[in-house]
Amino acid sequence: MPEGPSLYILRQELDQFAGKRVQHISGNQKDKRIEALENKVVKSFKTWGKHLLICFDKETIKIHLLLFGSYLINEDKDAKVRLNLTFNSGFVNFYACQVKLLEDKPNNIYDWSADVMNKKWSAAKALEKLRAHPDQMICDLLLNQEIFAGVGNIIKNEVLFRAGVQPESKAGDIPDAKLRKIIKEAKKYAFEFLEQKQEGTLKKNWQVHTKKTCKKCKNPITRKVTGKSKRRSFYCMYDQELF
DNA sequence: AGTCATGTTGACGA
DNA sequence: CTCGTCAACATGAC
Repeated sequence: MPEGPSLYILRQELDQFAGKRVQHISGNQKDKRIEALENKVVKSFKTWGKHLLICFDKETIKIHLLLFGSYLINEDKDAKVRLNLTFNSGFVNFYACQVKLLEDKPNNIYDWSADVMNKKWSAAKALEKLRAHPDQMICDLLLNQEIFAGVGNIIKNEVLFRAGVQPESKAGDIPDAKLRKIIKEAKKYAFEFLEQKQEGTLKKNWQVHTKKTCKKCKNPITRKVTGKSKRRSFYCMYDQELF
């Protein structure tokens, strides 16, 4: 489920309930302040990276699907519902996710320019942030949500393949043109991911993630747990340069 | 059937 | 106190 584009789809699906009053709230989440939002109107649904924001007039519920989270709209399944919102016109169930009430307005919490899926995404700011961490590996920086909110492990691997950069390269050693390429591809591939997920062709289109053979040179793909983030990286040792 | 993974937080120890 | 490490969470796909 949970990379930025999947949240983008979730928000699109929920937009049918924007402006609608929540008739009933249930689920096994514990915060009574969330139950107290019953009978209030959802003003809008937003996302920031992998966060889903359910915005009321004053309060905002944040949902993070983490690794195993899921949701169903107008449908039930045999699993514990963490949070259910029921409207006159339908309902949504969230499972195995993190649910929190934000302590402040989203605008005071989130830097929209860090979200690769957001209209306010700023490539220039991303470049500044990368330059501020010259000693860190690019595989870790791509997963840093303050820099690339919404980018997850799949996007990380696909972006580095497209940019031709080995995941363990230190940001400070990567030429400027390559850094710009990585930033450009992060946004570009996130939207390709979105389209392919909607078409049901996402996995089919992976160039390197979980692949055994390089699409370009036919040599074996290297699989290695990399960086502080200790996530698996897939890369081609011939087509991705180590800086 | 068992293994693994699109993620993050918080506890613990050095 | 800060840093690094790692368990915990909990489910579907192969």
